[in-house]
Formats: sequence, structure tokens, C-alpha cells
Amino acid sequence: MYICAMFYTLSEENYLKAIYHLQQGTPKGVSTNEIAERMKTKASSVTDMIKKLASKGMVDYVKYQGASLTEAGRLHALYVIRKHRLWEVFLAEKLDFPWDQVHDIAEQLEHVQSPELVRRLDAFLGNPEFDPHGDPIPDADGHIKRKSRQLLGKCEDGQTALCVGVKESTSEFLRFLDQKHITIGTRITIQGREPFDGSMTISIDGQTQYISEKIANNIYVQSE
Amino acid sequence: MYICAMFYTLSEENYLKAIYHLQQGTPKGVSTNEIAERMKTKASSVTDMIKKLASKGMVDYVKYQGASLTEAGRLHALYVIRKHRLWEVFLAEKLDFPWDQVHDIAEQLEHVQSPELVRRLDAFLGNPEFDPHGDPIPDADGHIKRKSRQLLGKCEDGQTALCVGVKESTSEFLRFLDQKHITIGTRITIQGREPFDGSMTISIDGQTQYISEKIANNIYVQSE
DNA sequence: AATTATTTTTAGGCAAATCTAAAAAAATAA
DNA sequence: TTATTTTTTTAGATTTGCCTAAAAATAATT
Repeated sequence: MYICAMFYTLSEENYLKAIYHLQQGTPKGVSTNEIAERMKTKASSVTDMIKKLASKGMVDYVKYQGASLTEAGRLHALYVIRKHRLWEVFLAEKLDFPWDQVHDIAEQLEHVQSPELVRRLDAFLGNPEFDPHGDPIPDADGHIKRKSRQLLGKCEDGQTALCVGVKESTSEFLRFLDQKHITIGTRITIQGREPFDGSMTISIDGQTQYISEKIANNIYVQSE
Repeated sequence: MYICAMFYTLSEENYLKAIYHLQQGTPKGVSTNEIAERMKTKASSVTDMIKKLASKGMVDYVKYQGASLTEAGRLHALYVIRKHRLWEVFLAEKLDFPWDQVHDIAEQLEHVQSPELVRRLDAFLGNPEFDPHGDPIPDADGHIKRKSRQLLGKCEDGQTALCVGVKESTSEFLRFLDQKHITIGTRITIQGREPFDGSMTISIDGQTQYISEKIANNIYVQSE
């Protein structure tokens, strides 16, 4: 449960989110520079903010050793991510926004403060489990349901798999996928692979397509 | 049309809105103190902000003579009000929020920057003309459709009228109205009035109720 | 191990939006 | 008209989040 009665600024919330995402997959603390790069700010600003968050008990911080979220910080980050992804679903499903446009607007909406709004929005959307990019939506208690999925690039030749998400979700990449008619739910069959550059030949609805290794390594699929 | 490509801070937008509302009904400029009271801030802060808005061409300002919106300022104020009221409709009609809770949340949502979002939200809601308190929603060009309406307190005895809005829209007042089963669309018949304190006897669905003059002067009706 | 390079932190400043206290202008009253 | 009160503005300070430049700590090389 997100029990924090505390008040968070927009900036604090964005830092918590950034640290959360950077921390995924590493048990260690996140470095100042990593955060600075993700937040498009300077390392000195990051040091300032980390100290502030540490004093509020949101991160553990030891000088020169980076920061890592405390349980309170992790829960609040998940809460912001929950709001972000719920708004993305709203924008895509109710307002028919294309999936490459929902992120930036959700980036603003996620900071609206009203627990009741989140509850009602969640119910209005039918308690969705995934956002328009296939990322899981943390539930009201901060639990994430992780789908077992793998990168298209890691699949075997001849395999048929269902697109369930994207790794990279920049507007450019998503619009490229639109062009190739690849989206969440698309059934993809791997026909073969070029050993030289790792590019793949795939087929979608019987149509043959060629995609680079980089593309394949940014598409999550579930084998059928 | 809201053509402003300029960037407005949250604070600037709130000042524009405040000046817009205070300017209603008076052709003159709005005084520094009036703004300070409405914004719950100090007069010196208002002076600073007015100067800033004047330098951006949003208000006309002459020292010691208050401020008034320029056409650009008026249009932007109307745009913020449009967003506010559209979000209120969303909260009330789609998320089933009670009408006394929509204002505070809309106060946050109104600052989200995305013209496309406003367009789509408007369409999603079916291009509503009034918000949950009966206030008109400016259209995409900043035009307001004003309903002819009058205060319940100004009606004649024996008249039957339809509640179409509220003047005051604080949570307290709205919850009081809920208790009396008065809401937008309620048919009210004025049975009589107490000369001593101006309180009224009214009937709703055959049920007799007593309301004070102050209450009656905060309910807008349309005679049938 | 000593030197070089990189990362992180400190120190000092800036802009936005606010505040208090004092000065100036305008409005009101005697 | 002069004195008093109120309103408005200025001046100077504060907080948040950011910046640059320099110092300190850590990591990488030779």
C-alpha cells in the first residue's frame, strides 16, 4: 500500500522514478552520473537531490557510492509508475491516442495528487494489467505482475511468437513499428536470420519483412 | 482560437484565471489586494507577478491602478478555464466523482499542457457545454455560451424554476445542497418567503423545504 | 606504487515565486 | 487642506532546483 502522507515535489517524484528504473537488474546503488544522464541534468544537481531524498528517507546514500531506494522510496516510485501507466491506458484506449504519443502526456498526468482519482481511474479502465507498450501496471499495493517474455532477437528460427511489449518506447521506434504493422498482439514467425549482421526475416499475416538485430532486440514476445 | 505558442508557468496561469474571474462584471482593473486575497498570497507577490505578466503582454498594468487582462491574457485565461471545466465533466460523468470533489482535482489537471489532449477529451465527453456546477465551458475559440439565469432568491413567490447552476461552489455548500436533494436539473417551486429574514419555503418533488436567503442567493435557476 | 583520468562532491550563483518590513502613493477623514 | 489610514510598491531575504567551476575522492593505467 502507498501509505505515504508526505508531500513530494514533481522533481522528487521524477528522481524516484529514475532511480527505480536504473536500479532494475542491479542490486547495487545507482551512480550519480547515471541519474544525471537519465534526468538530463548535471551531476551536481543530482547530488543535491539525492541528499534531499536521503534526508526524507526515500533513498539510502553513502558519499561516492551512489543511491538506492529505501522501501518507502520504492513504493512511492511504484505509485508514480502506476499512475503513469494508468493514464497511458486512458489516453490510448479512451481518447484513441496513438501509442507513441501517450508517454509525454502521462509524464505530466502522473504527478496529479489524488489517491481517489487513481482508484476511480483504475476502476474506470477495468483494472488494466498492462499499459499500451506492454509494461505491467503495479497494483494498488505496489505489486507488479511480470509476464515471462523474451526479446524477439533471442528467439529460434522457425518459432512463432506473440508481440507482448517493447523495450525501447521512443516515438521514433514506435512509429517505425506502426509502419511495419507490428504492435502488441501481433503474431510473428521467424523465418531466418542473417549471420553477418543478425538481421531477421520474419512474417506477419503471411507478409515477409526484414528487421535489423537492433529492432529485434527491442521487441518482447511470448512464444506460442 | 488559443494561438499562444508561449510557455506559461502554473503560477502565471493561476494569476490569469484569478484576474479573469475578478474582472467579471467590472470594466476597471482589478486591484492588487483583490488578487492577493483570491490567490491567498501577499500584495507584494502580486505586484511582482503582475509586472511579469505585463512584460509578457498578458495584462495591462499602470502602477497603483491595478491590472486588467489584454486580449491575449483573456484568451489564455479562457483556455485554462476550458480545460478546468472539461476535466470537471470527466471526473463527474466518467469517474462518478461527487460534484463537490471535482474542483480541487481539476485545479491540478487544468495545467497539463497538450492541445491535442484537450481536443480529444472534449470529443470524448461529447463536447459538453456546461460543467457539473452549471458553469459554461468556453469552446475551442474561447466563446462562452451564457445561459440566461437568475438567482433563486430573486424569483417570485409561486414560481416554478429549474436549478441550472450554483454561484458559490465550495464543498460545504455543495454537500449542503446534496442533503437538501438540490442539484442541477432539480425543479423547485417557491411557496413563500419570510419577510423578516428573507428565508424561503420551497417544494421539491412535493416535499417542502426551508432555505435561508443566503442559500437562495447562491442557486441559479431558469424559470419554466 | 605512482600517475593520470574519471567521477563525485563542494562552493558559490542564478531564476522563480514567495515572504517581511519599510517607503511611497492614493484614498479617506477630520 | 491637512492628517490619518489604507493600499501599493520597493528592497532585501528565503526556498527549490538548477547551474558552473573548482576541489576531493575513486578508479584506471602505466
